[in-house]
Amino acid sequence: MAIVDAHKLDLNLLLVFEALYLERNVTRAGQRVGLSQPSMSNALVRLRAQCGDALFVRTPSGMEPTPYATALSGNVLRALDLMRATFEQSAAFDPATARRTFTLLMSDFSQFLVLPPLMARLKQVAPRVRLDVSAMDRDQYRAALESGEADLAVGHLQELQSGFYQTGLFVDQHVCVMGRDFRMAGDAITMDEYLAANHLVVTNNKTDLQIDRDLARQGHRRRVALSVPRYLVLPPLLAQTDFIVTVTEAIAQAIDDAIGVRWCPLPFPTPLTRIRQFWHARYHHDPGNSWLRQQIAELQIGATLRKIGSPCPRSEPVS
DNA sequence: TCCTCGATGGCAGAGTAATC
DNA sequence: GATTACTCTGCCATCGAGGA
Repeated sequence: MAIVDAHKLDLNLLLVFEALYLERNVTRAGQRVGLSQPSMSNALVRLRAQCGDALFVRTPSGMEPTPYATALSGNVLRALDLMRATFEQSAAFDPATARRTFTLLMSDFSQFLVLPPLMARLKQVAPRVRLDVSAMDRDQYRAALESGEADLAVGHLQELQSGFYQTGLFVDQHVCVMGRDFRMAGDAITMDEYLAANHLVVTNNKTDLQIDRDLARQGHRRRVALSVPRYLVLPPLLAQTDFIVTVTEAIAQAIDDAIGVRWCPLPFPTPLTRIRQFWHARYHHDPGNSWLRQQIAELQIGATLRKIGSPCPRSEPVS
């Protein structure tokens, strides 16, 4: 048995192998791949020479595979199926039948807002499509999108503002959410009350860092009592403390819905949070990626959020 | 003996590398 | 870029083995 040289292997011969394995007849196998019987026979000769094995031998019941051909058959047939699926996938994307897995990069804030309506939509229109949401650090997003490790990134990702295609999804503004034990004089928090409060900070939210810088420029400094990496822990903490936390309105509304809290505008202006989806140029014309982007763009996310643009926002390459 | 079906020889066309 | 020689592949016609 010869060792098959992959560089010299004619991949068309794998189709010949597959047809012979399935038909057990040279003439019918030829019809299956569009060759005449002599051409099929000739192809079998070449295949035998490359494999160093007869592969199929004539018997009263047809062309039976040798033990070596039987051993090869599983991997060869799987490889051909994989190739067909690969090229069918790149040629078109049918959400109703697609089995593709998309990898998304999202903060837990974006997951909180986007995943519930997105999964409800996928369940209806693309039941076999799977999403993997990566937990990698934000400073790794750029490399993951460039390498193809991830399909899309969603969020307020200023580090991806250049070099990627993007569409805006919605904008949100920051508000102040008060813990149940927090006391203030009026309905809206004053600057003095804000600075005197015990602050709860989500370190994953880079806007918090911006707020600290803005306050410092005005000669102020807030008192951070606790910093946490994720939003998940906010509701139980706010339910039992007098902490206040600065988050977007959508998060405030969600916390209010969960445990019932007060929230109000900040006593100073902050920039709007613009949630966008980002993708690399390599996926710009990919039918599957394009379809997923459209699904996300069409989502109705949160009652308090302002949608950006039309249901199908125009993508913008940014250099 | 006949029929079926894989194998083989000869030929043509297409593709590729080498040469000018 | 054009020409030439070589290689590869497929087709037609035919052969030959094996089964009924």
